[in-house]
Amino acid sequence: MSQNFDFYKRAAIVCRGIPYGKAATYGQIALLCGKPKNARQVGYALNRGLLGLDIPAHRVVNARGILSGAAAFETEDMQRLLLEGEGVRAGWTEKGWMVDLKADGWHNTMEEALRFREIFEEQRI
DNA sequence: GCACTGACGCGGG
DNA sequence: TCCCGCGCCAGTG
Repeated sequence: MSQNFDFYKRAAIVCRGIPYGKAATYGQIALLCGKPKNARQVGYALNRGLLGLDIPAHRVVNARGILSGAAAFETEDMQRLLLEGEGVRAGWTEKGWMVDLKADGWHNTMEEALRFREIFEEQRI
């Protein structure tokens, strides 16, 4: 628990860095945190609200762009409505609501990744 | 310590 | 391209 505490602090910082109108994936966030295999922990953290309430959790989807659904949102389509409110187009599929990561995904630059590394270093987390 | 769980991801078919 | 199976790992009981 105490060992991954830094991971969650990092995840909170990364999530707050997701640009308005863009969607990020769990794996992408885990990668930026320095633990590429911890995608599930990102989902766990968001589900339990461990990253704080000022986190744009609606901007986080899975690797295929599928929205997580109900889980931690008031209503089923809350996540979709929030995304559409930011201009992110979502379409219905058999698996659920999906966004086009090619068009609205958060495509990290190397500079962004390094910037997060610096922040973690500065804050010793 | 053991078994099971889950807002997940990837590689093979 | 779509599915399915397997791997992953912190939490939980």
